[in-house]
Amino acid sequence: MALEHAILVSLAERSASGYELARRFDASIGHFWSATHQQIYKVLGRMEDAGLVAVELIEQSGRPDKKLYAITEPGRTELRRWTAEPTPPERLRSTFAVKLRALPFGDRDAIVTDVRRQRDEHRATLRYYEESAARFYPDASNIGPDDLGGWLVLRGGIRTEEGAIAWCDEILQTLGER
Amino acid sequence: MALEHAILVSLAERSASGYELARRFDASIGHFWSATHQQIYKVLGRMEDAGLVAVELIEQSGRPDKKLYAITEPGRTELRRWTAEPTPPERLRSTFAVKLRALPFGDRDAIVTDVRRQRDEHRATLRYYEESAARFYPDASNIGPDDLGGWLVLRGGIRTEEGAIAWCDEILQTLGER
DNA sequence: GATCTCATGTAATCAGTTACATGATTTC
DNA sequence: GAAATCATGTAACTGATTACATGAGATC
Repeated sequence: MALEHAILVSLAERSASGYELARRFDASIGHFWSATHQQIYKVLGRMEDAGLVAVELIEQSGRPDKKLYAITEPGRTELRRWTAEPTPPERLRSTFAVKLRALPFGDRDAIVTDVRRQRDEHRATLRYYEESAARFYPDASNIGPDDLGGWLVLRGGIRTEEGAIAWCDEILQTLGER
Repeated sequence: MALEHAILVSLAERSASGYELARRFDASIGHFWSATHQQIYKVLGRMEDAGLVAVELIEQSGRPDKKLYAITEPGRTELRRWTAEPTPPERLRSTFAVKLRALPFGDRDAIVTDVRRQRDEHRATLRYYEESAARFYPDASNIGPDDLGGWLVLRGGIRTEEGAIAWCDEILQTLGER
């Protein structure tokens, strides 16, 4: 289960409450591993029982107490152990590809419109990634060792979006539309 | 739920038993939408109740009777309706990206080994796609209308694998390994 | 004799989504 | 006055995986 490990990575980068984690999963980390707050709370509870994370209760007035989660030594050990495991083959699920394959049985005009919309979204995501890269890693030729992971993931995101846009262009060209 | 629609597409292409569908989901269709036989049998039952598919029972000796499923008129209508819906944004889940991000907290050598293994797998998949393209679509400049969907999906698969390989190369280069 | 293919499923469990719930504080 | 932010969760449900079960015929 990679959600646990995604949480461990995020907490290793910086301790956080469940709420803050949920917001991270709406943004940076969420671009390659999404999760809702309900799920995060559930898993955090399980991880606390397992001793992978520790909680510090921070009392607040006017709102529920905040639970600040931090990775523990066993958590770091588990994270390290997990990174040494070979990554199992990812089985991707692409609704878009299913729909494309349905082309001979579907509504061609609607699909073309959808491909254009899809391309627009990929363009927006690409722009966002490029801005993130410029903001967080201004000197791309000299990335510090602690930033290497984040940088390489961002590079992967940029490549993925560029590839998706090029694919959409090819589809539109093949279907004779611009 | 796209599994239902993936099954509808597959049955629109050619009627099949649950077993045959399961094998298709191990191969061609499964490259972009995976499913096990247990899941397929379950969903097929539900789809039959909903009238999207019809069953013809074929008696056999020495093995269980075969149930040959075919798409029905309501099934075709539903498939057509679904293709006209805008595709919801796909939230990807990449264990590999999580692991990369864990680089500063993990076992660097093991991760490098894993990236190389990952690259090998993508190379093998790419080779497989290219062979499929050569076998099923020998004249790439002239694809028939019924083959357009399958061809474009295959093109997407090839692009995805090429992109993944290039990303792996970049990672290895950045980490100073070949 | 062992393993693979054909052919169907059930049961238990785990992961993930959607809906519901509360309530103060800050911003528009 | 409405909506967003902070902060926690529970409950019901759906989707997907893993394990178990059966049994004949074909191939190694």
